[in-house]
Amino acid sequence: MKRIAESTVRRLSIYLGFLEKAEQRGVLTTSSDDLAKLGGTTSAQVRKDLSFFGSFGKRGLGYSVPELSSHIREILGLGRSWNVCIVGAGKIGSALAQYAGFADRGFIVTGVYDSDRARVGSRLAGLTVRDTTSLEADVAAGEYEIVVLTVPPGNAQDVVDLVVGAGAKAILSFAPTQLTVPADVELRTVNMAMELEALTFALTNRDR
Amino acid sequence: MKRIAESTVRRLSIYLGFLEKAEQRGVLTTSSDDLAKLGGTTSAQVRKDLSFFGSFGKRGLGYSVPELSSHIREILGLGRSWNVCIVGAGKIGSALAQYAGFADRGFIVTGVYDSDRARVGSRLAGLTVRDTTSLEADVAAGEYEIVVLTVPPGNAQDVVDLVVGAGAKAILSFAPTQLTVPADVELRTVNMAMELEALTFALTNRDR
DNA sequence: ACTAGCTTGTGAAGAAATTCACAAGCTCCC
DNA sequence: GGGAGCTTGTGAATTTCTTCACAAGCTAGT
Repeated sequence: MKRIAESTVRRLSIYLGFLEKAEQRGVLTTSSDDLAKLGGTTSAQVRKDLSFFGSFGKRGLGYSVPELSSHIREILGLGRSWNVCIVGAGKIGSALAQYAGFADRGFIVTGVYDSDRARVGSRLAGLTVRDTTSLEADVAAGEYEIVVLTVPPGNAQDVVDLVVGAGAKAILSFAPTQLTVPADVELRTVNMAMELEALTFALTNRDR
Repeated sequence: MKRIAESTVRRLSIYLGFLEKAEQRGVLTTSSDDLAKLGGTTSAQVRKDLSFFGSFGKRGLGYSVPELSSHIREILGLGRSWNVCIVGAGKIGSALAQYAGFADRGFIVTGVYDSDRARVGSRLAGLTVRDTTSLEADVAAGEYEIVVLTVPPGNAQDVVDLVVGAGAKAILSFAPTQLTVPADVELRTVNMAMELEALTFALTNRDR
């Protein structure tokens, strides 16, 4: 199968968001044009994105909302639930642990870790914060499919190396630092300063 | 001037991160190859990225770390400080308000808003949480250059419309919903579910 | 059963981003 | 002063992504 562009995957997530909203409202049918308008793209792009994975519509009619929704969920790997652990029980880690939006899409936080003795043992979102020293064994035991990192930038690479060594294959980092992982590990980084910088760049270079 | 690709801006942020680290360590000189290796790209890409804005290196020698660093800061609009307000003093909003990483790059949180009476008036990161009813006037008065949104998805578009109406030109949203703004307003959205979905997509479609 | 009116799916064209490859230019050393 | 050894800056080639444009296919109405 052809390599799928990252931008395609991002758009699929966006389409899915609309489909789920439409589903709740009881809408039965939609078109590539609807999805395009809502998602800020073109209908050709929508159809091309979907065409990489199959053909889900009916010509002349459009797409069945529940069908397409279910197909995209399957494509994105949301046909099952995923166990997530959060490493770093600071401000952002705590906020994420309590964030309800994850569960909606099948992401279940089943572990929270911190290396600060003061936090270990405390309760967070129905879980007891564990010591980071037990993280390696828990990852190796296959307790989690995804590791979310909310540790200070100085520790981030160490934690990455630890969990990768234990067999982790997917990491989402909120640490504002560039991390390296082997090629067979998926890493995504959310860097808030970087997002703000994209804004200031645009503001500063607005009219060129 | 030619339109600059978003990917170029993102890479400039990454280069800047390394340059600042190098600066702290007292490194005086670097090369496109160094920057490429650290940032996971190629030296040609680094040079091409920089070439859009000028020519900052010396052939045979490389780049002066402090010089290049300062040039990139200028390009990204970081040569000044920016006033930021946070709308939504929930878990994520509070975490961001207290996040030190912003100040390092010249982003100063000078206002926090919430529409929940219970939160209005409380203290957060040295600021008093204000009522969202005063947000429109404060934005119109030019108090903020950037609005950060950490409100529930249902309210996000309303707040966007409000601040855009008041003249806001740059918005960073953490609400997991697609938002629309006029063409002259910069909007970026950080959607954590979407990041996780990119991971599960990769995990699910790993070996095709 | 046929026509009118949609919307999909997809090769082909076009645009954009990345990589290649090399001349230009700087420094050091003899 | 001139050659050796680097690294930059940048057109050109290549690859990747998006848009175009239209045949294929479905439905409803007559």
